[in-house]
Amino acid sequence: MSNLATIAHLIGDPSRAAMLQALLPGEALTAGELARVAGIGAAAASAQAKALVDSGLVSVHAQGRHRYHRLAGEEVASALETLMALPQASPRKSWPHGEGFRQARLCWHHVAGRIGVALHARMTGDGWIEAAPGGWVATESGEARLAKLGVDLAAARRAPRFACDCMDWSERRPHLSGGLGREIASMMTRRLWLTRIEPSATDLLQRRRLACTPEGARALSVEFGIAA
Amino acid sequence: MSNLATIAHLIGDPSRAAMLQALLPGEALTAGELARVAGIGAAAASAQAKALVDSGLVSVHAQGRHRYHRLAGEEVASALETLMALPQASPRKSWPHGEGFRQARLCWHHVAGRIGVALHARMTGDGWIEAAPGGWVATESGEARLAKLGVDLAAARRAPRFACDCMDWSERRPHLSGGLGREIASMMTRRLWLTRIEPSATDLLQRRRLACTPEGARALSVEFGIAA
DNA sequence: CGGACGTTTCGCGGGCCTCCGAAAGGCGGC
DNA sequence: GCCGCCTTTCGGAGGCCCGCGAAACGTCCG
Repeated sequence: MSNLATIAHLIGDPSRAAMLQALLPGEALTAGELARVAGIGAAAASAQAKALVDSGLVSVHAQGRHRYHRLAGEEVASALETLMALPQASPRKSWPHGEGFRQARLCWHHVAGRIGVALHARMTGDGWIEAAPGGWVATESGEARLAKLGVDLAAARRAPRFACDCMDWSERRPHLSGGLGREIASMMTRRLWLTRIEPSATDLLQRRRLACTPEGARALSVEFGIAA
Repeated sequence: MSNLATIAHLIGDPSRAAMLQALLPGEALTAGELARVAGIGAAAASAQAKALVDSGLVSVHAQGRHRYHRLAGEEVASALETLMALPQASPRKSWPHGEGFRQARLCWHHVAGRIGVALHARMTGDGWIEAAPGGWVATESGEARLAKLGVDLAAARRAPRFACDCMDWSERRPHLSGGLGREIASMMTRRLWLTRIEPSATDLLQRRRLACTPEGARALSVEFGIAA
């Protein structure tokens, strides 16, 4: 079987797809948590998680009696977002997860949604970053502005990739990914521009949601010219 | 079932995956050709093609007693390439389709593979194109150079998107997509820098292959500084 | 008009694979 | 050391869905 079919078949099962979506923010979940988000028993969840790990989509880290699962890397998160952006089957049923979900959410460790793509557009259009082979590099003025905002550029550079594009599922335009994307998201949550929604037990997808605080809206407007 | 699982399940069937891969170059195939490519009977192929059409991944155009199927759009081709770039299951079995496949091939209507990503790197790095919201625009000098090479910029601008990134499956870096990508590929095949491999009946994937001619290698080196 | 071809619909058989319940293995806490 | 929690393994049942063959529909051609 071709690689394409193998991978897609793995993602195509509802239980495994739910697990993968729950892992999209980039954090690790235990086998039990995966079972709950998929709505299946622990036994079945264990088998499905093993399939995901064997395929290389998910990595696992044993710690005590827990086993923590996370997406194997940024490319996996990116590929999942891309898949979700494909033409929806049947008559366009608005946005199944609500408007807030579309405004801002985590993807791997960076900001996605309207705010994420607006950031990307501003940073490329206003000369914060510029194209380089394999992604983006910060311009001189961009570095200064980022540092002034409290973005840890040294940490961003330690990532496998400094900055590259990740297709945004809901907006169908790229948002910023890579180490820089992660550090920007980290800065924004640290400064309480964006806050995470407390995950409700029922809706696993809300786990990814980010809310924009009033200060955040002000800061995004002042610093980036973005109307949140 | 979530949208993610629905779409992935569709791609995850070996027969449908084979059909989609055969459609990747961007051209249309009849239902019978899809059946042959997938290695199944006409009846089964018809049902599978219908599923792909219903989901919106593939569009169909009836003409006489043939029904021509093609990918619904550039995003679909892009998503498929992205999926194929994911970590392979099991020990990295080199490149299943051969080195030539990795050098140059068609994706939607543009050039992918080593030559495709090298083009992207050169054009972004040497100022042929520059970042803009939602993709790339040609710089003034880039326009002049492209026009001189015989690239139809007016046709490129008529496309829904002028230029944007498409993740390259084999190279794991972006290559150029959109109207500009299509026109560049068109120019290169028209000037016989790249030629299509005659599709053999047995290996459906070879349908996508492009070969670089001696003149092509010279031209790529002179015009873009690419060692093909 | 009749036959050939491409395509689709129908009904059926069969296989893959997904889930569950029970039980066993590891690890931590008391 | 015993018990409880998290996780995995095992065996079995059920269902989804994929492919085939036969037949019907539409189109092209002689």
